[in-house]
Amino acid sequence: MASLPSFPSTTTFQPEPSLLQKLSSIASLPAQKNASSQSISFHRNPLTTQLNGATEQKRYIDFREALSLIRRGTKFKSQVYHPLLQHCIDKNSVSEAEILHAHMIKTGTQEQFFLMTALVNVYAKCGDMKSARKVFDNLPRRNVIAWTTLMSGYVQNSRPESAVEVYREMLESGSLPTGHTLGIALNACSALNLLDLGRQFHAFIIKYKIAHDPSVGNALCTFYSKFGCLKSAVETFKGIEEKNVISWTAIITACGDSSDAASGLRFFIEMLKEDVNPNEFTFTAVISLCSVLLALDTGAQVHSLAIKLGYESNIQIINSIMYLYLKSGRIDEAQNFFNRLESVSMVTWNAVIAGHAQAIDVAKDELLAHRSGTEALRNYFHLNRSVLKPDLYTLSSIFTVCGKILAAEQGEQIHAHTIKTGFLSDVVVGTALVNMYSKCGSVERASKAFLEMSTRTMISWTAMISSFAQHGWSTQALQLFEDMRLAGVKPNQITFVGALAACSHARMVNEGLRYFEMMRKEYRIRPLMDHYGCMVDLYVRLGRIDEAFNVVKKMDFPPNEFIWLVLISGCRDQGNEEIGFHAAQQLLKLKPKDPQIYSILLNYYASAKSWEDVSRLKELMKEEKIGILEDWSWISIKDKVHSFKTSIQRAPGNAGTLRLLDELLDKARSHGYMTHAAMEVNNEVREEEMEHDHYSSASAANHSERLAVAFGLLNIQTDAPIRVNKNTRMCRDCHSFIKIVSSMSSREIIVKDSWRIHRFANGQCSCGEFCGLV
DNA sequence: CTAGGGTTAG
Repeated sequence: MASLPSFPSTTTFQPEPSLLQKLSSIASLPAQKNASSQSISFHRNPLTTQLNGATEQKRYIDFREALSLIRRGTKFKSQVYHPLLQHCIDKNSVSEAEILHAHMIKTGTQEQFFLMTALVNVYAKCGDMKSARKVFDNLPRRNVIAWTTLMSGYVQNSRPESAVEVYREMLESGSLPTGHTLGIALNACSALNLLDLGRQFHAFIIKYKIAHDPSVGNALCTFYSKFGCLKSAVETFKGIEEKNVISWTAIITACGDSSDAASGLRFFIEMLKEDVNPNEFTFTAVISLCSVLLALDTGAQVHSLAIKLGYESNIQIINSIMYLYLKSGRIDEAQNFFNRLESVSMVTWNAVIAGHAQAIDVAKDELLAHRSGTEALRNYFHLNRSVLKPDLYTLSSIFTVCGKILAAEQGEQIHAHTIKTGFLSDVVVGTALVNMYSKCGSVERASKAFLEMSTRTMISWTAMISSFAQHGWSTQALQLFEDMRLAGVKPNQITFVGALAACSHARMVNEGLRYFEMMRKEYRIRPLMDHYGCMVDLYVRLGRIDEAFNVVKKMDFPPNEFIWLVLISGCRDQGNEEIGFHAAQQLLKLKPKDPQIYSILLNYYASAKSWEDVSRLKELMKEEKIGILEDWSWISIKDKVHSFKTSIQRAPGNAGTLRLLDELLDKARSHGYMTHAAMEVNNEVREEEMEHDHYSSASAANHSERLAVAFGLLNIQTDAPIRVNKNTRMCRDCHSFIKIVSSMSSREIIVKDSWRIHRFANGQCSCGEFCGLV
């Protein structure tokens, strides 16, 4: 989802001590032998004991042993069939089911009603609803169980409307539903997004007072949470008389779906206190809550509990724990889990790719972030060459990745290969594509992708509005905002960030105020950090620093670093030292350990010629042992990444690039380009500033992005844009310089710095003449 | 001896 400007906020979950105690006391129990339900039912089963099979592998051999008997036409006792049928479900094998089916017919077993019902189930579970229906239609009689089996098959095979139809048939034939039937019916309603029909089933459930029955209550609980009513889900859960592990898993999942992951964890604790053993479903759900909360420690404890309970090699659990580690930025640990997997499924690939996409956001610096993104791409191409193929989850993740790391070439390539798959008609994939083009600097392609979408959600509209706003197409952004409202789609807080950003970019103060009020009054959205940020930005762009500061004073929570930075930038332009120095102090208080903040503040104080502050900051840096942030830029050309660092710029291999850079600088000067230092600092203090050379604008000529841009000019074909990534914020000098370079060379230059994207063309930048550069 | 409720990825 696009947010603009990006004011990240993360909440971390702090587990209560009692929780940890409970978890660790359970985790320290002696390890149990594998407790998966499969092996238990296996040992109880007469045939499996008889055929001496204990693992998946051996059961497969069992089926082959049975095959010879089948060929001889030996008549089986009915209980012999059940493990064989189960085998077909486990292997998802229609062909083996057909062999059994033929054998049943040959030996006259099809007269056995229960077995044929089981066969309906087998075909349904293997995805062959045609055969399932055929067997059902040939049943000698029909009871509610048979009807329910058929309904369940349709729901599981994404045909909920047929399930509802079967329910009607059942009533007409005179059978009455049981709790199981109603549970499936409710699932069908969720899948069809039919709240009203669900309510009818609900009324039925109330009338017969069966919500306390776990098979009804569990389904009802899930039904409510799918329709966004966690409260009712919790009430239903509380009313279930004999809560089983499924009930607990249902309520934990419901909390996660309703973005109340912390409550989900509390239910998990309660479940442990009630001595209900979680199973593999519960563990995957709980670990996924931990990834939402970025609670790695808690997740690791839950995982160790899972291991104690015998789920060490459960693939689903490993998938979710791997995702948690990736999302927490612990790539090496995640890799270890990946290596331990025996078989890799689509879920695994998608967890790996989505996990790396998340790791980009938590990476300590831009270079690590870029590495995660590259790793996601590597996995994507690996998957593409394997027997499995990317699906809609993979695609939405990979487009997100391309946008985050400015991998426009790969993104376009993947887009082109995806067109024929039909996945682009998925609304999430389409929205991801809009975001990708937007973040890669092409608002035109983003807009094209948006128009090509067959359906749009509020998130799609928001992505496009934010995209227009980000690129300075304010009129289009606001027009689209109005179109969205006309289409009856309700904007959320992020949509308003887009609208307000458009206003601030175009310096439309009345419009900005109007949307701010509309958001509060009409949509009852409480202004958040980003909304205030836009308003501050708006006044700052107009040079009305006092009013910008008034916005800050009116906020009912402390401003973040982005707001102070915008204010400082404006104060630098307006020479407002009273507010500027105050903002600088607040910024330092807020981020006392951030090396980039120091270099920005040193730059600011130097521009204001406040040398005492400069010395004070440098002392502070020594005391706090804060180093100088390494300034990197990189550019990828044909899958190869070329990186540049300010301090090693004079490396011998760069001679040609450096020559071009010198030429450009000379030419720019003749076009009137001047460093800000040259404009602001008079000759007497100039020398003193040189002493602070590393932080000041005086050294901007060496900044890494200039070298990367020059390298791009030499090595990228003339009709393609030059895309540069940078790990810190651009300074004003480089911003002005690249603007001029874009017009001198008639090239489009896109620079993604650690704050936002700048698209330079014809001597202009998409961020506007002002963009919080200090 | 036949059905069911819960799971991971965007």
